[in-house]
Amino acid sequence: MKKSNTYYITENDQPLDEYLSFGLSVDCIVFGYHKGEIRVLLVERDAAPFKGDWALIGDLVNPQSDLSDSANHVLERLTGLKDIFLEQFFTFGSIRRHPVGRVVTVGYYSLLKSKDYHPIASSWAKSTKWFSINELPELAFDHSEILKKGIETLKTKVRYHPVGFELLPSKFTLLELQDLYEALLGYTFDKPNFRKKILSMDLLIPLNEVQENVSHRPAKLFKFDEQRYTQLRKEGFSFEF
Amino acid sequence: MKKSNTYYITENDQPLDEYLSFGLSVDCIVFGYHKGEIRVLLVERDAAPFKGDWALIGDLVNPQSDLSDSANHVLERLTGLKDIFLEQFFTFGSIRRHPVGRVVTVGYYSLLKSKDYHPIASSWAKSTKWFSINELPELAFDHSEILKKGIETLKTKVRYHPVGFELLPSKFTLLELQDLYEALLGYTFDKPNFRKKILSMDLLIPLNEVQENVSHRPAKLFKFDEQRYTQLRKEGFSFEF
DNA sequence: ATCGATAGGTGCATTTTGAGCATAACTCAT
DNA sequence: ATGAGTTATGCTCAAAATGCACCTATCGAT
Repeated sequence: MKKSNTYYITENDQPLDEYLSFGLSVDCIVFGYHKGEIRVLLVERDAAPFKGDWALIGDLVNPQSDLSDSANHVLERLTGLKDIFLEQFFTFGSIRRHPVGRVVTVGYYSLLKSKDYHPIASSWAKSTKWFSINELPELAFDHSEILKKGIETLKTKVRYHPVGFELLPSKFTLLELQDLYEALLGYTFDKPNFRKKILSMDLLIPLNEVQENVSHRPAKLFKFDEQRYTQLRKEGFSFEF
Repeated sequence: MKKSNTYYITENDQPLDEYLSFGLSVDCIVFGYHKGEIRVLLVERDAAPFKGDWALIGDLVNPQSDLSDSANHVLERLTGLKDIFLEQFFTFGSIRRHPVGRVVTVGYYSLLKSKDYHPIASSWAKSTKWFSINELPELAFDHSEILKKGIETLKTKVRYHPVGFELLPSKFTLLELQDLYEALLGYTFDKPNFRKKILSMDLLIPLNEVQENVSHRPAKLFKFDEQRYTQLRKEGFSFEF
């Protein structure tokens, strides 16, 4: 990457290199839901600093990697979880938030059905564990603050954005979708009406596939119609629950 | 700031300093509203790169400054505007988004009544100008993309946060409010029903004042009840349009 | 005093939405 | 074939939002 010291530094006469001295990291909040409870996947640190403490799934970003790719790479490296949809929610940039230098961190979150995923600790992660968001330990760095902001964001955002769809497995049943929304919003829906409302939004593509290996009538599978959603948004449609 | 090379670099054996080589910048989108039109304040660059092009109000962050403070500093340095509330909305981190090196930028936006503020270009800004969001020039760097995302964010947010009131003068008529919402949301409302809905929210304080110097029946003036809004939010009220 | 223009408001018919309940259809295990 | 367990769908009734017609108020201009 070209570095030109002729670039206009506006505030004072410091050389450009003084300005290119930030560290960048990503921190992923992996939300899981299971039996009506929202949980968070944390990792136990096996390296200094904060060795032995619980932390979010995060690490420094390699200067050769795209920011948006890094979150997925870090998640896979530490837990083995692949192809998880991650959404950026906030960037934390206090001066002294990281002991090693000036490190700015970008927060991401994802949401998944925890029983379908089996994280395996690797790299500097000694172990992983799901914690109920009501019984959280003290976290390394400023991760408690980051997590708090992430939880807030998720709970407000879920009412107005179809995060629920985007974060489910690509093929899902309507009841799975309903369970997710009930877990997130904290109240239940009438099944026929939930179905009616969701389908009338015209955001789901019915697949010619059904559940397999279930000991009852298999449910039809659907997928989220991303294109249709962006289309409808342009026309002024607003998702609401 | 302490820099320790004993810090655990997880991916490979590169020294820590290789990871502390990012630049960080902020870019501010200043939205204004005037006569039924939503506008954005842009600055003309008087320095390389992109000299002569229009750009968002942004600059590199000094490694000794807090991220959240920097946005305000930059806004004041380039335009003279002080004490503007800025809200962070997204962080852009593509590898090649900045010609000078790996610079990650954090996007902020603010809302203000454009006729009440008088920006004055300084530092590397040659001039400032309000642009209608429907007639935007091509911008420097990836600022067009940033602005697009910011406009999207504003348009989404306006549905469930009373941000609109910040764009209006502190005393406004109901029709001015309606015009603003129509501009932001892109469709029209029925006048009687708009009034009914907004007044039933109980968020406006009617003033004992009316419009002046109009050649027709003067409209009553209202102001937004900030206290009442924070009160209602605590009770679980959610603003919706 | 009257008119044009725009603000402020009432009332009602119509449409849309949501809650609750009932029931049909389908699949597997026995 | 039957019944348990689910999925899938239909219906009613009430409440809320919408669309529209129409009436009145207050200003400046003539």
